[in-house]
Amino acid sequence: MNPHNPNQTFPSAPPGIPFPMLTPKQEPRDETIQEIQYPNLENLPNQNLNLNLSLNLDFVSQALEQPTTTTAGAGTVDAARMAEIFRRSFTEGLQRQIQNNDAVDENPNANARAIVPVSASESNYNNAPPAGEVVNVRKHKELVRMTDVGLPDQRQFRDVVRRTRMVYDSVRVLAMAEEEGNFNVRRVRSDLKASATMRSRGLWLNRDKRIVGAIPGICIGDVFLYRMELCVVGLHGQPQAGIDYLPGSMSSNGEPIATSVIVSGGYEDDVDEGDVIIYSGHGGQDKNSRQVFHQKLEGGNLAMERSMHYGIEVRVIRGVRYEGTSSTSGKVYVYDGLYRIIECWFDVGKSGFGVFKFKLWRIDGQAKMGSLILKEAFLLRRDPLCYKPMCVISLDISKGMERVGIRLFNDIDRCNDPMCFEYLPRATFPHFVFHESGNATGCQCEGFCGEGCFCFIKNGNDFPYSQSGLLLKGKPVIFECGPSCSCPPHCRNRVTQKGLKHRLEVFRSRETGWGVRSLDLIQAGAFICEYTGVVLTREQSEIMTMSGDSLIYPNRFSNRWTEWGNLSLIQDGYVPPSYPSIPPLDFSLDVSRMRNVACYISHSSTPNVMVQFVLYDHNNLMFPHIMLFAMENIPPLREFSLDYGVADDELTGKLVICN
DNA sequence: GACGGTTCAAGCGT
DNA sequence: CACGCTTGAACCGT
Repeated sequence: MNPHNPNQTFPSAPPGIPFPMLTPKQEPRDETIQEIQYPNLENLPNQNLNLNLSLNLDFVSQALEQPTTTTAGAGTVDAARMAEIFRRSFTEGLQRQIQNNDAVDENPNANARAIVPVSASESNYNNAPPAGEVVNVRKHKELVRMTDVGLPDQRQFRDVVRRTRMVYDSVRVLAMAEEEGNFNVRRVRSDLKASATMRSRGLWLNRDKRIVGAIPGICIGDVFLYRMELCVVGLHGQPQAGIDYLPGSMSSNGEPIATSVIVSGGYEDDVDEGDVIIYSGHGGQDKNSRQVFHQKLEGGNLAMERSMHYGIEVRVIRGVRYEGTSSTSGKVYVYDGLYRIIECWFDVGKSGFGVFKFKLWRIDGQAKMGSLILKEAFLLRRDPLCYKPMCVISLDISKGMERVGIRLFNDIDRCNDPMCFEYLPRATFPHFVFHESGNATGCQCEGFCGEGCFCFIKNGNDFPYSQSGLLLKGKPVIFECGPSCSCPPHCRNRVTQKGLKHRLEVFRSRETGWGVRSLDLIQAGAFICEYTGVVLTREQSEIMTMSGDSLIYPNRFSNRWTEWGNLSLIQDGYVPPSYPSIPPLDFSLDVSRMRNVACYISHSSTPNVMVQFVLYDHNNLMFPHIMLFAMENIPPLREFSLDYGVADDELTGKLVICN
């Protein structure tokens, strides 16, 4: 539990699993039929621009010494010509700037002029416009680098980013839910719809300034399910293109500057070794992503070269295949931190066409790469004992009581406390709860629950979950279909009662004592687990408190559900639906003897997990189940955190409960 | 089901 | 302002 870490906690994911070496396929070239089309070199400008371009011609010739040269056939490549192509591409880019009357500055310190450092207080990052106002729809041109972001600001930024992503997800999931009835119509792209809605409301982040370097509030390892989401938070501004940059026409010295790149393996000549990337420039491809032309040093390619020249770092986002993402095409985007471009050359790609290549080095001293953590989690899912098997105390502390096993992992000390408790997969309520709640009334639906369903009406004429089981809107309490309903077990209104879906792990951490994380990526809005224990009435609680046992008070959890699915920023005059008020909860959970995985979750005031009360097996509003949902996409192996609603100085007491 | 092709996208730079 | 470009995503057919 670390209340001073705004970014939740970065659990120490197991180190030492080597990053897979993704070497390019070494296919033998057929040198005799290689045909290379050259751009027309006749119109090369003859005047010597004499710009001292700091062209490193060494790597040009190095590239040319590769076995791309052939000795036979019509397409003989010679080094001089390739160098000429390179030089030509380069001068074209510069000439364009000269025509624009932009000064070409050769002082590498121009970096200092091109980029204005901005401190957190100067940024108007926090000023969300009032609902309905359309503002700042286009990107701004000023290039800045965020500096001196203090801890309170970081926490603030993190919160703004989290809320923004929550709105994005809410709108997206609701858009998807609206479309569910239409089978004949082509489905609306919910990812695009959500971003468009937010853009028209001025809810995209970081559009007043173009940020080079880290984006405040976004941590290395954060996972995004859609390209558009990257645009919404300002991490990468291009919906499709891989290089985002400030165009020369807008920069202060007339030169384009790259800000971020997405590495997703779309170019055959890319090489990704984790800390070192050989990134291909863009262009030269046909509609089927085949390389059919030479690339030119313009647009993003030129921006990359200029960024290298000035030593300006770029953000790297990796597109990674991820099995099991329900709604997406099986790809997620992970922010992997800042890289420096250290080399740039013009090479002949596998296709035989000229390709710009950029060598990127990851800057030292950053948090562990998100894509590496994804890889490790993948290996752990495949073989739970593949890393430090001696530290795996148990493969399932629930001893088969949950649908999936819960690992217990400790590579810090010899403590194995979680083994000493009886595992309780569901909260146990006093018997009177079931009797005093009147007749448990269920719905009469057959096959599936639809509009007329009684449970649907009880939830305020809403289904609480999307078709894929994501929480749509936080409510004081949610009514799931239960044992007295006639609908089948696979009914969409039965989510939490089915129990755990993700492979969780209780792990030992130096910062938080025990913590909980998942081996799976958990989507925002997904159910995680119940917070169980033995339910005690107030009278029983008072007695137990005197005997010094560990009690959890459900009414203390902060009401984060109010934020989830709240569309007040999107819909003009949006009023949160008026829910039937529920009486203040007056019970406690005794976790001193029987507990489940939930009580090892750490506290944070910027949590990634929230509480939603749910009823299904009885109708007593005073005693709902305490269900935990993901408030954001939680990457694998990142520690869960929950706002216990305690002041920081009470934390020591909270730690006692969890340890 | 895994693919590859097709279609419809959206923002941005020019 | 319209157009062209782009390492998307859903859908359809094989």
